[in-house]
Amino acid sequence: MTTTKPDRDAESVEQDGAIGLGPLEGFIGFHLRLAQDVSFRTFARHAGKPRLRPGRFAALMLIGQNPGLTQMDLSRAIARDKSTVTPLVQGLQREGLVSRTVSTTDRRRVSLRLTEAGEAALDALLDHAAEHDRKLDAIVGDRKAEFLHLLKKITGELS
Amino acid sequence: MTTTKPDRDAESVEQDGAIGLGPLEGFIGFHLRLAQDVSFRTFARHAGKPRLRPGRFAALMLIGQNPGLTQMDLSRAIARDKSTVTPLVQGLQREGLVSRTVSTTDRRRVSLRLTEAGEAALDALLDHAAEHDRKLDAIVGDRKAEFLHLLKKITGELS
DNA sequence: TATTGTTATACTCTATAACTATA
DNA sequence: TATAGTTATAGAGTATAACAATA
Repeated sequence: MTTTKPDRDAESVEQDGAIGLGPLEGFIGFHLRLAQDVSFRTFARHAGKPRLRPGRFAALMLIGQNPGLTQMDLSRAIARDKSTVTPLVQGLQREGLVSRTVSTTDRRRVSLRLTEAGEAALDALLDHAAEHDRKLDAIVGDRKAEFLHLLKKITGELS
Repeated sequence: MTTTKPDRDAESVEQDGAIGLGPLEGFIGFHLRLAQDVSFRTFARHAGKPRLRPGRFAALMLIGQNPGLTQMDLSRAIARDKSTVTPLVQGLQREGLVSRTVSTTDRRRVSLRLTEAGEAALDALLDHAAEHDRKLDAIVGDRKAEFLHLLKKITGELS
């Protein structure tokens, strides 16, 4: 049926297939990493079809919620360098999802807005994200409010 | 003093510097991502000195806790392809932290073990991680047990 | 035939530094 | 001088596919 497990190598320690974690077992940071990793992969696997990976999702959402925001605003909001934002938004523009217009009041700045196609793409992504998050909701259950509060507290205080 | 904030562009929506998140505000997955991102960066920034980034940390820990484990065991434990593991462990070996010996009972397999230097490096990293996790403990407070339980539940059920 | 590990290759994400243009 | 954005470049981290050795 499953993987025809060969005889356990005597040199190998894990007899039952369970890998020991050691002190990491009680570390919040470590389990935060594992949970995020699996959550991210689950989301990406299903949202991968519409060619929109989680990184661009946040950008699209932020632009949609804050039309006219500049690349520096976005850079700060997603905690990425401006040189990371440039190819990101240019890619979104190339795909017709975002418009980039030079600000008339400060010609150094580029104002970002969603196009109609961008709105549609965002809606589709939101549907996907909502579906994915329903799974997380089901897992977390009635402790969601507190769980969310702690995650936000970590984000807010660890900077 | 602080950033001499220029006049807000009339084209820009966020008047108070707060960027709206929209529906993402209530998404567990999104906040999981933000919290992990900031936690990871904080850890990496401080642990960056000893040239041991968080990815190698998990590998070192797993090898330390499960001496003799094979590259496939490690691959499964960290949920990465075997082709990702090869350069990872070869790098650790090159730096003298890990020994790689061909199994005598199955000559396809490579058994991984920490060297003395590897043990020392792991100890140093553990100190760093413990220090970092104390910050997280302080933020999470007495709800740590439940928080950890939910993170593990997500990791366990989302696969 | 199936599994372990290696190699070649490529793609994504990210940052630093140097640059242009604007302010 | 300082800021917004671009470009060049480089380094992680990751995966797929083809492969050799072994089972």
